Amino acid sequence: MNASAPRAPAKPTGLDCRLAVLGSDVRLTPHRREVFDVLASSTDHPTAYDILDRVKSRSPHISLATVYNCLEHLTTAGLIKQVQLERGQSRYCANLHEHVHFHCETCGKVSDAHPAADFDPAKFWNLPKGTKVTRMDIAIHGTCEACTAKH
Amino acid sequence: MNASAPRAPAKPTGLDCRLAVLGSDVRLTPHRREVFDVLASSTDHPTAYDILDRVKSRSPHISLATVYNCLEHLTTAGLIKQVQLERGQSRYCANLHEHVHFHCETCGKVSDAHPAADFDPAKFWNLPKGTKVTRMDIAIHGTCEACTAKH
DNA sequence: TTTAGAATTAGAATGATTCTAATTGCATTA
DNA sequence: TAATGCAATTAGAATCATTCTAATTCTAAA
Repeated sequence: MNASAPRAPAKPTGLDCRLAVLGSDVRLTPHRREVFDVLASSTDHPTAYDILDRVKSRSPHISLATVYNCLEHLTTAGLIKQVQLERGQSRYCANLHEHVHFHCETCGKVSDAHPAADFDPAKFWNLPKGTKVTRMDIAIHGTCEACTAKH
Repeated sequence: MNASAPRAPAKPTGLDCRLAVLGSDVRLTPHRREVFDVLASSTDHPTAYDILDRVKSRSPHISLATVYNCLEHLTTAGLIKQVQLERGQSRYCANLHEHVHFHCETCGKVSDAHPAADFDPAKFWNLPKGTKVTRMDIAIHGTCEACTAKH
């Protein structure tokens, strides 16, 4: 064991600002902020590669490993959500409002849909007594408005 | 181009029986039947490796490639469903009744939960007019009864 | 300033799945 | 019954997304 007590986490100063959200926090380093900003200004649920491409326009030397690292930290902190709609690449989303994902099987686009105000999902399924629910992932697959019209 | 017309698909004879379900069909070869039977008698949503293990007790020489191949054919035919609860291995399920998956984040077990009789999922989300829904994937994550009790 | 820990990086390693090419099996046609 | 041709099966290679590793750089507190 090391005799010295663990140092307290660094406090926000200059660029090293933090955001406390949902009881967790992250050091918002420049790269993490860029990744977050890219995601916050996207509505298309980009993959890690998509995010790499977009962040590169501001930070040409950022690596894929860093993008994955940033995404993990932001996800752990609850600032963004990882979305697994199908096997293969994960997608990411900065919309923290309760919502479901609509996936168009024709054009591949993913969009958010928001529930009606009175929707209480848990009560519709007969879960055994004592079950605790922490989150729900709802994905709706089909054909979007545009693709339906084109047909 | 080959001058001969394509041969009509083989008809059911002996082992080469088919099942027509949801407008599609599969040749139910011995391996496909074994994979299907394993799945139909499992409630734990096994992965491809799990299925390989179980089928091996009857067909010791079956390969992982064949298991994947069978799973793909059975999925395409609508006899089973692929379930993607998190990144990594896909799981498979032969329960074709409308249901949602409950995933215990403590013990990792996956179980089915069935909706209340009057549940009409589509009407709860404000999807753009013209959107066509073909299927919904609903995953509920949390702590199962047993793990909650142990705590 | 020094220093310890965290962030970043490139590239290797991993894990799950898909692809490829060769072989085998089965059912129709000769 | 034998020949034929497609589908099924196989082992192993290839691929893809992600995670890991080890080295380097950065940041902020001492």
